[in-house]
Amino acid sequence: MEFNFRAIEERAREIWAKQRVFQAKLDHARPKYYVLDMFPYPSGAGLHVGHPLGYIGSDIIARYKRLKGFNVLHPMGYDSFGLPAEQYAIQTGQHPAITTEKNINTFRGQMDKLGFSFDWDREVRTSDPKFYKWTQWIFIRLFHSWYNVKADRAEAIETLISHFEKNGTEGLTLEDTQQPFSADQWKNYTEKEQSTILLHFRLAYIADSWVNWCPALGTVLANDEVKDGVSERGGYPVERKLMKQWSLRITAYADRLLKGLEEIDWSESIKESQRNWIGKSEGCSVQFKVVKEDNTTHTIEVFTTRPDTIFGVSFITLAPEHELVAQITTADYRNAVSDYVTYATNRSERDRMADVKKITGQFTGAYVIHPFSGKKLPVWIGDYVLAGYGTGAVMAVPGHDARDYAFAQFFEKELTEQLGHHPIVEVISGGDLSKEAYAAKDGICVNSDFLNGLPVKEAIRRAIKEIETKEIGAGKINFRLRDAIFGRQRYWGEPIPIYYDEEGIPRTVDEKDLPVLLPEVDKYLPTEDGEPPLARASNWKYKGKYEYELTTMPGWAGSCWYYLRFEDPKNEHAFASKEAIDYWQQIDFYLGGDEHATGHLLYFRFWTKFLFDLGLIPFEEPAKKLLNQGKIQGVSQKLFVTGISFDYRRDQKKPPLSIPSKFGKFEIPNSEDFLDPKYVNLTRINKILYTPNEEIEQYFDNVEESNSIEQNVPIEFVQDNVVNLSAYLASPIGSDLEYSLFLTDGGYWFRNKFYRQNNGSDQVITKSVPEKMSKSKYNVINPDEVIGEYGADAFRMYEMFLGPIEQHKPWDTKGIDGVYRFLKKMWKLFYDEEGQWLVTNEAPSPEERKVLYRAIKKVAEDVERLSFNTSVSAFMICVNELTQLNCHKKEVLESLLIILSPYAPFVTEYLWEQLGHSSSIVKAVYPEYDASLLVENAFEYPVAINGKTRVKLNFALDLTNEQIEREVISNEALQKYYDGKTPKKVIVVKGRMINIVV
RNA sequence: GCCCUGGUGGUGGAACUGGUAGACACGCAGGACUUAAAAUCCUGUCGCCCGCAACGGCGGUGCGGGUUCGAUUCCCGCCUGGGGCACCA
Repeated sequence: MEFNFRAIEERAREIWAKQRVFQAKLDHARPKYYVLDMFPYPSGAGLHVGHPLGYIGSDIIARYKRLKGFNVLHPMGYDSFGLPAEQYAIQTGQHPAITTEKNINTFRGQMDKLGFSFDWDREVRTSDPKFYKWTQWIFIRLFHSWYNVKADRAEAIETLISHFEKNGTEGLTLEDTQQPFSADQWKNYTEKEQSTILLHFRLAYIADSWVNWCPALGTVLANDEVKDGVSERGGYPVERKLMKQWSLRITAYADRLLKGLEEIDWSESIKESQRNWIGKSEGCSVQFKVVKEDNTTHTIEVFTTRPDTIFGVSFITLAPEHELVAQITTADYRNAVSDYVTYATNRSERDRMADVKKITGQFTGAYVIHPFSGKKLPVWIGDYVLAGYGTGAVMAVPGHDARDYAFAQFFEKELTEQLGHHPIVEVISGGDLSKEAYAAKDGICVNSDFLNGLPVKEAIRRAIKEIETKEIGAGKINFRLRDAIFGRQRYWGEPIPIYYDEEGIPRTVDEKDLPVLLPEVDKYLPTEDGEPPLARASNWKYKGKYEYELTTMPGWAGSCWYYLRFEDPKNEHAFASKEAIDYWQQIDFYLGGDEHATGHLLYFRFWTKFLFDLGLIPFEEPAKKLLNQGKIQGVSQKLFVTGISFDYRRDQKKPPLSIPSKFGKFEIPNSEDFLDPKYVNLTRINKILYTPNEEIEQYFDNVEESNSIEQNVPIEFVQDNVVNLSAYLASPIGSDLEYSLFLTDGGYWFRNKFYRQNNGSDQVITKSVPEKMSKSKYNVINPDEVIGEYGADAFRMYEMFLGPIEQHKPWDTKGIDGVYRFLKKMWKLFYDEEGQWLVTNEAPSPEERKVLYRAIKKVAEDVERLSFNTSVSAFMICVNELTQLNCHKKEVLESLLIILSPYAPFVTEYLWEQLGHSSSIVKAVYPEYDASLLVENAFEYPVAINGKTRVKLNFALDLTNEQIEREVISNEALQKYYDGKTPKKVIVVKGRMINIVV
């Protein structure tokens, strides 16, 4: 038979289905191994070639571990709640559940083609009520829990209530915003008051949070949906607004999330990102008293990591949202301050951040007293200070903090006037303050009273001590991690299992009433008065009378715990049985993209720790080992577009555009004589697109008001960077460009006709740019086509062969022929050209064994260190050598099939059956090898003189270094390199190389 | 601005702990087979120089230094591509 991958794949699939080889069952006799991929969001575009990269990697691991005797759990599911389905529903009115179902079917079909060894009996979908029942159940547990700081774990809220009843807040760690009370006070509070207090402790709670509110869309927007203060879609104004939002108290776990990183085998870069995100900083709080003419007293509390620079403080900056702003602003500044606050609060955080160079601020008219020097310091507001971090106030030390430095320089004049001296003061020696702030934590204190002469570290300790003695602050640890907002004004998500009683107290739905099903609505939009879509549900009341919470959970809710559900996916009495959890435990190997570094990967660690605290699972970290696979990028084909023609239509007085180029002068049409009026009506030109040509580009960049942007041409209309213009213009996407000009070196195209200008080319050339593969960039490559042409085995091997799995790389099919040829070559070890079976039962020669053993060893080592690309090379070398040796021996080929089967499961399964096995190759055992056969007894040493390799000499490996040294020194061939001198030293590294120093 | 990554032939990449730089492929060139094409097989392929040839010389892993008998690998300082971000006091 000839190599026919279609028939092969079909047969292999039959075997797998019949023998149910991928089904995972509890088996205490075998060690377990849990391999998991981050499950996909089933988008409408289907799988592209970038998706499978990680899935192939995890599949190789799963199949390899099975061969090594592990009981492997390798499930797959869908993160099926999410925004795109909802957007689509809003546009078309179709229920998101329907589109989601459709998309899942597409995904499933594509994944099956690739031969993944998933146990599909365990599939989960986060949008399935049977699944989200338990997401809601865990939410309820979060609501009924608080974080006991002393015990350093979450506990049932009842333990807190009984503490309140006995001791009030005595002995508890309170946040700044919480007022202490006694046991008696607690007992006298109304139920409503008690419930409000408890919300300050619950791990799921409702509180005011700053959000980007878009009144026109009636919804809250994410940072990246806001551009320049308006919504990205529609361009409606967006304002910062305090809104009641459900949140999760992840900050309670900040320290444990940080410490837990030490015990997990994740890449350093991911751990580093999480550390930065959690952002533990040690410092202290300091209070500054506000001076005011009237008798009001206000204190501004700041948090600083650099109390050693306290004598360098020259002003205080408050966040625009800071609650004291209104109270301390003096009459003279009231208008200016309120204008500034309006301006600043309406910029999104993303805008504030993107725009670091733009310095803005406003003086409040108020002053504070420096607690040590007694000097008056002005109080400013500035949007470089964020309300949500620390206390929302900074003691500005321009000499030793870069942002304060920039601010002080910008407002130098006013600050100098207010202070009576220049705002930049040196208090740590070591830098040059005329150029930049000296922010290093290194140096000696100067101009600092009692800190003078102390090095930074000691000064920090001393300053905190003094601050505590004066009772104006205390040493404090701060985290930048913020609580996670958990409510969304959306439809397509898990309903939050909360209702409000007659008094408006939030209560959890009884567990027996779970799941709270997502109700039907007439439209998926917010209501006219800005309520979330769930408000549209008619007669949707708990127990027929109570109002439900109307927001839904965010897209990432289900992913916080889904890995546990895979262990026991059909359980109706618990999220998973104790037996299943005790056996499968946490994930041994987790694969996914590094874009989840600080979102999903942090939240799912948080939920795991919480479930551990409740005693529901016996481990604290969800995934022992993590691999971030890189993304396969698409290659976009870009033309540049300028809107200049629009200016021309409005302003005919501009001079003709002409670009000097190496092809002569290049004229851009703006007059009737350039454009043949018979064909071209100037006012109909809608776009000018041009080839990436430095001269043209530069020209447009220099033209005022012109904006040069990139336009992606769908890859199917481009070959070797040349656009097939007529096909492009005839397509639906290109039809918009009918009245566009396409500039080339030699002239321009208009309505598919070329008008020559110069001697250059008439080809429209694109620039190839690798970027994210996405439907909207017209650069998507669907795996189906590639699989259709080369088969799934070749596809799998090629994706692995492309390079290290964790690296990002552009997709390019150029090399796929290599692995395809390899598969055919391997096939030829089994069948000759005429399709005759070649395999014999002869015993292999030592040489043939050696070739095989080398491959067995190399491939196993490579899988263990996740170097899949190099094991593909090892297979190629092995097959090349066996071909050379003309080896068709069953013993060798059988082992070869086993080690190759994780990579190319179809063809190996097929040939395995042909070898006479009735049980699937998946059930085979990874072959052993005889290490003694691989031991060489001699080695050809490269001999270097002064580090430069000159000759190669063969020595037995059992010679001592001294023996080799003697041989080398007396060697004739080397004499000419000594240049008359005698060798000083000979370095012999056994089995590696020899170096002679002359 | 900050954080994380990467930079090796025409291309993807290899070199795992400081020890022969360029494995394995793609592409290209030449050849064999064929009426021809496809497929397959063989040879060559980092650059420059000398030469009949060499198992000859020189240079070479983004750039400049350093450590070392020896550096793609370690250290310092730059340049540059990609990705991310919540200006984190």
